[in-house]
Amino acid sequence: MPTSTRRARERANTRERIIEAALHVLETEGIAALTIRRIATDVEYSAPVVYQHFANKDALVLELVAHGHRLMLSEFRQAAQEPDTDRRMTRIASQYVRFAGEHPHLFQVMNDPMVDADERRRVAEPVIDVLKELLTSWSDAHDVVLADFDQACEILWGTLYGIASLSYLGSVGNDRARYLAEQALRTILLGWRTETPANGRPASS
Amino acid sequence: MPTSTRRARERANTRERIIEAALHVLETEGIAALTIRRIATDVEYSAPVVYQHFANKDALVLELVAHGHRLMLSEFRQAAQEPDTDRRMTRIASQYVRFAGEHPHLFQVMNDPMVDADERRRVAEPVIDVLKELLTSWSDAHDVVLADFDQACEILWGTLYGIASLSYLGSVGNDRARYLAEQALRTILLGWRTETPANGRPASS
DNA sequence: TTATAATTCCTAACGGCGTTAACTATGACG
DNA sequence: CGTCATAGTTAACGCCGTTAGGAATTATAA
Repeated sequence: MPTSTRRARERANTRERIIEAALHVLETEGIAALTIRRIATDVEYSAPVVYQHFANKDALVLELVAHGHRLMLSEFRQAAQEPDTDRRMTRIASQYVRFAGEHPHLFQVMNDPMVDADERRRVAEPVIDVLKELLTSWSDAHDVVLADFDQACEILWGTLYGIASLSYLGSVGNDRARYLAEQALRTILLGWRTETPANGRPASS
Repeated sequence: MPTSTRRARERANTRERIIEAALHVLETEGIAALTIRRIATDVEYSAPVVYQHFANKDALVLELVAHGHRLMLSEFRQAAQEPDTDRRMTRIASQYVRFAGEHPHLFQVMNDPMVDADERRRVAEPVIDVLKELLTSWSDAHDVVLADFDQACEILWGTLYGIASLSYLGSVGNDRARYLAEQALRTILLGWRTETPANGRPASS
């Protein structure tokens, strides 16, 4: 076994430790404490070492954003196991807001305008895909034909973010925001069912 | 006329010039360029002078946030002149998103988690009050009795913010976001009309 | 084994940030 | 005219992200 593989393994390991340290600082002390020097201290290195693993701070933060979306994705998948299509939607809404409440600083960087818009869209894609799947199965279950599916998804996604923001910006408590999100989702879905030209369930069913 | 009043007037004047300079830097070059030294240079003073008018940078930024909400309020009042109650609501939605698109950096600081939550809520109150008035007149016009009025307002406010954020975070263009906001509002209002126990218009009308 | 090459890691430093201290003028008031 | 407050300055402190340069360690080749 060549030593180069071990070296690469060690490199990858330190890189991972840096990410974990950064994540820990962010979640426990907030974005203001997330400095290169602080992270380096926590992994027992000097600051410049960080730059052997990340081009700059933004690149490191992007890793945290990606991690946050993976975490959110796993919680979404869990909530998506709810069999009832309607409850599944409200549970996703509740889960989204809960995530923002349980990981406020992570949620903050996940939606920080400072991180590149393209990158943010890229890492958020899998989570949005889950939302798309859920909306698809919901509309199928209710024989609702959405005029514009992507538009409907964007509305849901934006609404969830907005109501979660009410919580993490301090306008309302997280419990209330969860309830708001559920109600908002219910109302929107009801609206979509209503505006569909009242076609009674087709004969095939 | 004592000289002290002139001095006070001069003080107030430079204070105002500082705010205007800060606003100009923010709107034209973004939040990264908004530094004390830069603002001081623009008003042709040295940096410490700023601290004779504001306790710290946060206090100055708060003035910008307040200004932003005043501006938004005036645009809201304008949109609120629309006579049709339903169109009035969608116009508010569209106007909110348009504001975010036309003043992206201002919109950013207005919803910056770094500014104190209480202060932010305080300066945003008048704008939300307009939304409340509009929702009241809408529900009156349609004989809709909202189960929880404040909750309905919070949902609308959160939804508007969320969809506007889709635009300023780069997920969708501003034109599309405006359309999304209108559609979202229409759908929510339709949902509220629908879920109201279908009481035909009472005899009094 | 030893000379050479590569890699790792550190200290020191740069420029910029928010902010404060200490000092110098300038203009008002007894 | 002397005194005193006030406005304004420069210099500095301790942070920040980031880079340069060198020392020490480790791998490779003769």
